[in-house]
Amino acid sequence: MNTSAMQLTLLTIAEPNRFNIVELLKKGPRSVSDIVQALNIGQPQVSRHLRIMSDAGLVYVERKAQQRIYSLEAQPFQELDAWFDSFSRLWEDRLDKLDDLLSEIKREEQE
Amino acid sequence: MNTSAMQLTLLTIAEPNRFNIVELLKKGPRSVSDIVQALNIGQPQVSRHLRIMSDAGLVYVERKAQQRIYSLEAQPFQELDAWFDSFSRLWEDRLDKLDDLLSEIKREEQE
DNA sequence: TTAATATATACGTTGACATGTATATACGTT
DNA sequence: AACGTATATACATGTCAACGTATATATTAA
Repeated sequence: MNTSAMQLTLLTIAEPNRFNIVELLKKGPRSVSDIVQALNIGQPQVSRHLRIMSDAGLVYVERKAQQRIYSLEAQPFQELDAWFDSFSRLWEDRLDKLDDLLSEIKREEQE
Repeated sequence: MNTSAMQLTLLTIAEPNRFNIVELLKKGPRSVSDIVQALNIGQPQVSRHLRIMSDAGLVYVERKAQQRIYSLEAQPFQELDAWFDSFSRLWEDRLDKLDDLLSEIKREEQE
């Protein structure tokens, strides 16, 4: 599990505007001006955020005349998805412990 | 889906030291001095990071004499887990499109 | 070539946050 | 009570990153 790549992804999408860009791009590819319109931030800021996301490997670009169409890269999100899956032990273990506790109580009642 | 809560969680665990604290606490509860030893940062810094994580609802504390034992809260990680699951469409759709493409090619070959 | 549209970059300013040092608080032991 | 250990907080400092404004680059159209 490549934690430093995940940290970069986390750091990148933790910024509120970029988080919103991710939410938007999840619905499908969008041009810069699409994003400017959808979220309420200036064009240079959007370009800058997209640059940062691109550097982090979270998006890729396609040219269409003067427009740049941005899409989400799947891999980094898959990685984080897998990482968060590994947390499931956190709550499953608790349920197991609860089960153990309940069994123990039952046993005590029967004695 | 509570995006503002998720953003807070992301922002909190994106910081490298706190990310490492999460990785450590995933293995089980730890005292402050445990964490100080495991990661290589000063005690006040660890306390401060734990304070921030606590404010964000990511950890809870139990007292044991002078020690404070920190554990991960399950819920915020469950939320992010669910959110990242929603990205699966991202790559599944692509596979679907690939399937479509392959079917089309086959059809063309048969004509 | 000139103009128009779409996007990217440069730069100065500002605010937020992480760090280190010092100190306060909490709890236990003698 | 006095001391030691464990943890939390206060404060000054430095760094980084986001923002706004201005401008550069790219692409198409006239």
